[in-house]
Amino acid sequence: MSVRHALLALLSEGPKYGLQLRQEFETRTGDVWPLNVGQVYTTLQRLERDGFVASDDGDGDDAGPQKAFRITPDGSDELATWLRTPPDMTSPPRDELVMKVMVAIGVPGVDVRDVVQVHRRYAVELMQQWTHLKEDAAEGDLGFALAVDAELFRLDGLIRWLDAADGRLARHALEAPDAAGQPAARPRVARRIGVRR
Amino acid sequence: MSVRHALLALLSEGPKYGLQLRQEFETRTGDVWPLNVGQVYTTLQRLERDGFVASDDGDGDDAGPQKAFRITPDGSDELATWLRTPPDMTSPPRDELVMKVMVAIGVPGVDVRDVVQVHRRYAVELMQQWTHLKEDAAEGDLGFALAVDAELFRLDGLIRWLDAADGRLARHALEAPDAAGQPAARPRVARRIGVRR
DNA sequence: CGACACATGTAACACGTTACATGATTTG
DNA sequence: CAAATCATGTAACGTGTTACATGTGTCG
Repeated sequence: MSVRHALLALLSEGPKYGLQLRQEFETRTGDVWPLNVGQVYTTLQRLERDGFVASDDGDGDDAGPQKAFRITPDGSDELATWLRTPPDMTSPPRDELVMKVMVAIGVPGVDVRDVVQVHRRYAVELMQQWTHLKEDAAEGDLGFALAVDAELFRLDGLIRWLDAADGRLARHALEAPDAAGQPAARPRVARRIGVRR
Repeated sequence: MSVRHALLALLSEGPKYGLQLRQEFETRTGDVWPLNVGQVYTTLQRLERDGFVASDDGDGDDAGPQKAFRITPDGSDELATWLRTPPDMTSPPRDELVMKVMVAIGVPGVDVRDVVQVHRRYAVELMQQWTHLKEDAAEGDLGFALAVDAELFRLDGLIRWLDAADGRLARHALEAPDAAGQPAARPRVARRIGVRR
């Protein structure tokens, strides 16, 4: 649901064609998020099918081989709604790293805290690299700056979580030296977050 | 690539059948990440096709309608590798919220900083709700504690990014009061991170 | 028996990725 | 002209979601 609306946003500035959309998307995001072309075309097809964009149907006896798309009023509405609607977070995203640590807890022959440390080192290394890239970068590139900031904050949060998890695991190992620590069969009630929208 | 390996991890503790895997996955993650059953079966099929699990082919004249799966040596290797291999982060994940702010910058009739504030309020509200849930929760539930921690750190990072982005946007508006702020056609070189693996 | 939960699947779709095929235009 | 680049697609696959179909076992 992400690229779809990003394309709508780019089209809201005026008609564009396929490759141009890919190119502008990557420029906007500081060339940090590559976007494959195939997806652009299939997404445009679905957007057209849903009435959010319309195409010039190219080759109108003039102009090049480019097929321009423009946003429709329905598309503008959809875009405006998307921009001010927070993503659904009734249940948090399944982060791969978090999941890895959680399921590793039960795997025989694996020390979970080792797993935590391996990933912590990796995250620290990544943060350093992004920081260097950021320092070397041009000043005025807003998209790049925002993208790198996002990654740095994300990695920082990840590292903090890994540290907190390590602490919990240490305490947990003390409280239940073996015992496999079953939490006494809590009633299985799905935990959800509800937010006024 | 997430659920696939999580199922392998659960199977490494012993043979299990479909619904049981779903149930244990949700228990392990504190009932915070629902997992739909259909995916369990299709994923198990692919795992079997790839030689990572083998099935008892159920209905062996005894036992119930349950079809037990067990992990193979290949599956154990795959699992061990996955647990100590950090996810590929050569290009950071396309976060929906980050993307929303970036593309909103060019959309006519939309104040980007409004968009930022809308999402900031939402994130704060979510943090409060998760914090309450955490306080009310049982002590010994490690999976739930880890999952909630992860979400809290993630939201915290998101909020910090939104604040940083708001600052950047404010400064940017001053430097280029209008001007559409093109950063002077930087050479398009894809920015990548390379990490020793 | 009939209703309900348990258990296993399948179908259809959205989205994302990689790879390939096909023209048109530019350029050496 | 030949090769490279631009531009538009399509095919196959993985992953995830929702919804439906089909048995089986238990319990009132």
